[in-house]
Amino acid sequence: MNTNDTMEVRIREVAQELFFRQGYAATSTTQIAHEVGCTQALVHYYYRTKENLFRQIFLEQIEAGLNVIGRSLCDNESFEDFLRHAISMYFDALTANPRLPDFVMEELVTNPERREYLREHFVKRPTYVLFYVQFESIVRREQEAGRLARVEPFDILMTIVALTVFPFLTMPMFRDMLGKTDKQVEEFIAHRKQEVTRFVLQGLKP
Amino acid sequence: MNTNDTMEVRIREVAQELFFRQGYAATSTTQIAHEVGCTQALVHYYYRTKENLFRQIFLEQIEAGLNVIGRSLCDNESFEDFLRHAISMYFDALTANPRLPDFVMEELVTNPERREYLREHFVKRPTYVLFYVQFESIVRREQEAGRLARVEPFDILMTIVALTVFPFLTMPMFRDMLGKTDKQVEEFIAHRKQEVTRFVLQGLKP
DNA sequence: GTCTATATGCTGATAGAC
DNA sequence: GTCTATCAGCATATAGAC
Repeated sequence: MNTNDTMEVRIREVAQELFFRQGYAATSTTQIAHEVGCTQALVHYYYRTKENLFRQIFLEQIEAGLNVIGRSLCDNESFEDFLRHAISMYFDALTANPRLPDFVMEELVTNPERREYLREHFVKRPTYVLFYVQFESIVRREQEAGRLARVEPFDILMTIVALTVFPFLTMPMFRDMLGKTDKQVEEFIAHRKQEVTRFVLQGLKP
Repeated sequence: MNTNDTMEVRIREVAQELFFRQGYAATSTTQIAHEVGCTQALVHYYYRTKENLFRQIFLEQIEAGLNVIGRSLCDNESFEDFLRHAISMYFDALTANPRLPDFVMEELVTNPERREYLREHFVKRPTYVLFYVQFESIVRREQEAGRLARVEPFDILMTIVALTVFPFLTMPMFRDMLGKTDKQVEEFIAHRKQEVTRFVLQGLKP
């Protein structure tokens, strides 16, 4: 939230923070304007509607998230190294943007139209279809070679994503309800990264 | 949503369904009344405030969810059987109430006061403190005996919960964005139950 | 580009008739 | 117990001055 930014940018930054924290429905353009230090009319001047402002932020975040997954697939190493590398990348990306999972999940779950929109604009993209096809063929190859348990590729993916995303999803509860400091949360995440890696590798042994 | 129920009950049932689907902020007492087929005044007659109506539903659901976890701990079997049994129970409980994880998480994440409230009224209860102490001692005992990998008890818990809850959290996306039918989702959940069990057991081998 | 002013509608909540 | 009527407040969005 750099004060040197243009109003247009500052509004988007503040809006993102509020949408992340409170969700779409609980955030008003009035509140956004107030935190920016401008009038509510200005928010609508730049983004016309609240939904429109939201959508820009939402898509940008989804894009960034999917890019991380896309970039995690490199074939030029052993499968074990790939897994280590991928899990590490996911943890690092989420550490840099810890609220992303909550934000995306909440808005996707409560709003069917957003799912439909995403289906059209992302899921069908060749990039992501290709990603899965490649991943699948690598898994099959490893299984043929007897280096990997006979598990469905989709299961592997879901297991990794679940274990990676979950600590970030539950971070606020972990902090407030179990009374942890920010530093303790940070340490726990680092610890989890190691443990998830160990667990996945062990769980995928033939 | 039995039509023979009293209005008081029907309002709570409809409210629950709407809170589950849309979240607290996006649901209005007017909408609840409309779906019940009564006036909005009646909703306030029985529950006084929207927050109050919500809280009753919320606490009831949390209580039910925690009870499942509490009941999953029985010491009179092998640890492997306990794990199988617990994971099976969690999957079954969530299958009967698939929206619970989304609902609880979303409302806890976006509302710090609810976390504070839960901390006071649930986390501190002897039942749950005791649960964890017992679980911990069982884990340590198994580790001493060399039957279990040297993993922190909390990690085991988090891994199981993450893997169990995640398919239910992402069910709407799985269905709409990957274009799955309800039947396919159901089959996938059943499949996941097996796979998670296998994975956890394998991952916890010494 | 940023403001003030305002339209219009919906919200949660209450008062009072029946 | 259920309704109608109504309140104040805040929401999104727009028009128009500067």
